[in-house]
Amino acid sequence: MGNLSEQISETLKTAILEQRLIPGTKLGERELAEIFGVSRIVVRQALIRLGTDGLVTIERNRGAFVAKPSLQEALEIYDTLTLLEQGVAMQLSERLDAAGWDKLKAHVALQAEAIDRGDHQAADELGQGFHTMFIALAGNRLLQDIHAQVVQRTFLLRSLYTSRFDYCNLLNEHTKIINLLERGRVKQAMELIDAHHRHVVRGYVLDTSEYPTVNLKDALRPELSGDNESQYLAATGT
Amino acid sequence: MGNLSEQISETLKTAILEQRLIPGTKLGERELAEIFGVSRIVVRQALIRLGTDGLVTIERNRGAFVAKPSLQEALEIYDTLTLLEQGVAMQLSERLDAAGWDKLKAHVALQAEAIDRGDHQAADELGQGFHTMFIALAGNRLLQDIHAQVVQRTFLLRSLYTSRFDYCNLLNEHTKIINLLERGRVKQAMELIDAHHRHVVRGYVLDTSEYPTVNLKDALRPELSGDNESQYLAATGT
DNA sequence: AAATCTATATTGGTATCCAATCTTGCGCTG
DNA sequence: CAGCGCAAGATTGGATACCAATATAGATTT
Repeated sequence: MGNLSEQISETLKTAILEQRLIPGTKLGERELAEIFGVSRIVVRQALIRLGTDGLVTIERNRGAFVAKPSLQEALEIYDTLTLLEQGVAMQLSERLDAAGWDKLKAHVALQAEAIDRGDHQAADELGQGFHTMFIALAGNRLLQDIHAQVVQRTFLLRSLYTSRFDYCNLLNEHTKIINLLERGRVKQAMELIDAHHRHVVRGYVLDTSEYPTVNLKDALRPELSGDNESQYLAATGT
Repeated sequence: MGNLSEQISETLKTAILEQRLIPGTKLGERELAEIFGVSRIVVRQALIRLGTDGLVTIERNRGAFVAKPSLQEALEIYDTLTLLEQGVAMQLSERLDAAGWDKLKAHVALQAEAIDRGDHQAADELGQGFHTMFIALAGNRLLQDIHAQVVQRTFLLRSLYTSRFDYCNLLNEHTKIINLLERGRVKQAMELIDAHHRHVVRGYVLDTSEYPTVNLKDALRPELSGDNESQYLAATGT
């Protein structure tokens, strides 16, 4: 049985990324401890982990809350994402072999299929996956981890701003980027990457409506039936 | 009295960055708890914080150790640093105003003075500071934080590989980068940034000698006001 | 000398307690 | 009736003591 506090931080992270826990939600130690059937200290350690990841903000003597990036921070997130992917684009245009390009093309093809099937969710995930794969091809683990962290924060924005994507358009841009890079037209590709992210940002419309305070136990139910069921049952028994 | 575990993680971080705690050093919970005069739990929380920062590696049931990056990881660190600074270089060449360029030039001048004085340490710190200021001028807090984290890891490398810098040369390169960017010669500047970091890496010579296991209390003595642990609280918090 | 077994130390975690601080709600005052 | 202040309750931050699991090291055996 591995690191309990890490397991719990992962569980919470998944819940946040899947938007079952929305920004601003209070993450009370005692409440989470009861829900997971562990001691408060393990929960606190998990929250500290999420805090350094930027998914949770911890206020002294007030507790932990799901992070709620400002519009300024949202722009910074996409600006950083652009910078990272532009940099990788430069590297790939010089170094990537045919197999690499094929891998990217195959991924785009998969997403195209999903769109044809009308599978909205799969198309979304594959769209995200494209960027991940793109970075991974650079072969720099540290860079990959950093990129993943920044991507995680974009999920916080999805709850704050209602997204209205045009998947076909985004997919088209992915294809264009590949083609431009493969032919060595780096500058155009980088501009397209920039435009691509701006496109995503424009897809976000500020949602002014107040979010209801979600019930933690309900939000975390999917996780608990999976790997923490004994603790969960014990918690409900009280 | 602020977050005790954060205070301690900062203290440890400083000690690591100043190479009083060298890579591979075991950071025993009980020992640190006694040294700082706190409970084991706060120490563990501090170690978790450093773990997510990459300055400490935690092995299950074995404990925490000052991180010891492999040569591969060392290359990745500098590769990432290059990518970040190249990206910022592109942004600055388009957006930075005269005041910004002046600020950079003034900083380089300061470093030149330090070199003239023969103040090795100040020159070193100012050299690092140049890169930090460079990133800060992009005005992206997230990017700045990410850069800072990567820079921190380079300090681990300094203990592992003996450095043999040529400060004048590095300083010269800083000046050149500024001039190139100000005149809009982005591509040349980016190549110079790449070369600059490779220059630093070449300055590192693998040091095969074994490091002695340092005594934790001795390594942390500068942070503590006296022999007794209880004085840590008096010295730091009010 | 090599391998195995045992003893001890360390980590991961729980339960309980306490101080400090934040929140809430009540009552008092103008 | 509105606004203020203060006390009660809740929550966090931390300490202490204790236990289980695991790793290290030392002792024993072959």
